[in-house]
Amino acid sequence: MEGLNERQVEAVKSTTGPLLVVAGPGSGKTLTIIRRIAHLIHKGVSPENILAVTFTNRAAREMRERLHALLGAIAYSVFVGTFHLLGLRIIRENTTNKFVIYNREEQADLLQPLLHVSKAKAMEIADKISYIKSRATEPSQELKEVFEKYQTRMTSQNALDFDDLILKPIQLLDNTDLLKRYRANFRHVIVDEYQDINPAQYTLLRLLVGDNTTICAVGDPDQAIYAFRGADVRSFLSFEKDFLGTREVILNLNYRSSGNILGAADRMIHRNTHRIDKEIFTIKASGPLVVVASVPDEEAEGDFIAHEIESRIGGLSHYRLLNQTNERDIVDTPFCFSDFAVIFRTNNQAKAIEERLAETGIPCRILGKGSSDWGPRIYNIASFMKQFMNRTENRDHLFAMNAREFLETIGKDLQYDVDRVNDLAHQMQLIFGNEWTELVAGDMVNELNLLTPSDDFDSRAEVVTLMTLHMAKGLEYRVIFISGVEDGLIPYRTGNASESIDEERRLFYVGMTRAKEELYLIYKRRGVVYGKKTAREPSPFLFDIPASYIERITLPDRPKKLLRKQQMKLF
DNA sequence: AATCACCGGTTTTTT
DNA sequence: ACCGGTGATT
Repeated sequence: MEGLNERQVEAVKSTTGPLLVVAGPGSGKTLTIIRRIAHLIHKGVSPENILAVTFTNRAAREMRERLHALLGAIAYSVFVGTFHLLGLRIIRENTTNKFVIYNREEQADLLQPLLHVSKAKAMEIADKISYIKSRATEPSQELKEVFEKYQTRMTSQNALDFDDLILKPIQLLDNTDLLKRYRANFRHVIVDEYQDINPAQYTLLRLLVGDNTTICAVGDPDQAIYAFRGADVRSFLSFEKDFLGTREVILNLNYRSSGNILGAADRMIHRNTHRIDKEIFTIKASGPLVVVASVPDEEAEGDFIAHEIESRIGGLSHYRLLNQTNERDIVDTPFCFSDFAVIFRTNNQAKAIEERLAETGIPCRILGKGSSDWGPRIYNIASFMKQFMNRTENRDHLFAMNAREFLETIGKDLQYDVDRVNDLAHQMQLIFGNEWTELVAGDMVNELNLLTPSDDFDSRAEVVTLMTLHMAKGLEYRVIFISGVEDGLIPYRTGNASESIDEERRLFYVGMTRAKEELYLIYKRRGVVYGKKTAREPSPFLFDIPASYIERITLPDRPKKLLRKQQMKLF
């Protein structure tokens, strides 16, 4: 129990009944899960009897790596994977039929000729179908016909979509013997990011958890930001009713953010209704105030960010230089570009910022849509595979390889890092069992749709990262700039009904709590919306942060030359 | 096969 | 304002 705080120890040791761990941002959530698994194994639990599920490949991989670092090879016997990987394994173990897995694009390709609509429209409908399936509900009257056509088509093509990887196992487990087998196997179940579970996944989980299963759910309802794609935070909130005899542990000690940042975020999120009320504390010193900056327009915003980054690069912490304080917790290491991230609500905000940074000579990259296969390295195995397959002379050769040879080829050809190839091998093992090396590569190619996360990126790259608030979840940076903290953007408003202020507030909370040392909240007084220049108001969420946490900076309207001067005056 | 004018849409996105 | 897709023209 070394290096764990009291609450974490409690979460690690409570292995008898159901356990709900409410884990605030930066509270050592993953550490706690890893140590819980290690604890179970030390107590004599066989690693095969442990199931740890996450929602993203990124999270699963991090967990596998850390578990391996702690336990060595035995870690590979624990099932650590996404819900979809688990579903795939259950399907694999219980059906002999061949099938392919369609991604969103392939779903849209199937829908398009069926409906005679544009690709974009088909994608939209694919999203809707996915939403219906993930909520495990019936399609509405208007969608019913389309939905049924789609299902028929998928069946005839022996295709499963991502949601089927959850729904199909639910059907399969409607079999007492089979259910017994799985329950006997997965005796200890841990679910990470439980606030993001959707009803279909919840149903699968309920099936797997029997009377003798210990279930441990870890998450933070304040970071539930995926309702729009079917996640339902109510599963988290009703956990204690769902699993009788639940013990609840709150991890509220934050190891990430300095005091002012955490205080500001905490007070802000307290305005939400229907919360599990928890106070959070940081072990760090109060640090610099949160900077709330009012800037005239888009260009000024980019320039401001560029300037703030520039002034820290190659020097000591700006805060220390200016204030000559000696707070122990303010890390006394020079900044590098990868210490900074700029985050925003919508992707279209990225371009303007990127331009201004590039102009100042600050290297940056935009994370998200399509960025995974940028650059000299190919990050996406699926796209690599497709290219490889298209070189016809390789095709037969590749199909005939066994799995091990196949992965080795990718090692070489992709200059993939060894860790990644090993991890991929491990995932194969999770799906196919220990005989996976005997498999022929041709059989694995669709599984690969599942194993290729778009969130796969090199975090060590020496650049400033630009991304959406959604993408930022689970990451941390020394300095965070949140751009466009404006009404209409944060919270985002479309005018149609489905929007939730609470969810938008949580999104802002996620953004704020990414910062370790410094946080900038920037709003423009004038912005461009659908090509029209309009006056903008600061986000109403800013008014929920007590003034004592904030330092306000106002950059005047042009001329731009005043910018820097004015800024200096303010310090 | 490539080019271009037009049109519609314009939030977030993992698997 | 601008992007991406579409369908017509070269």
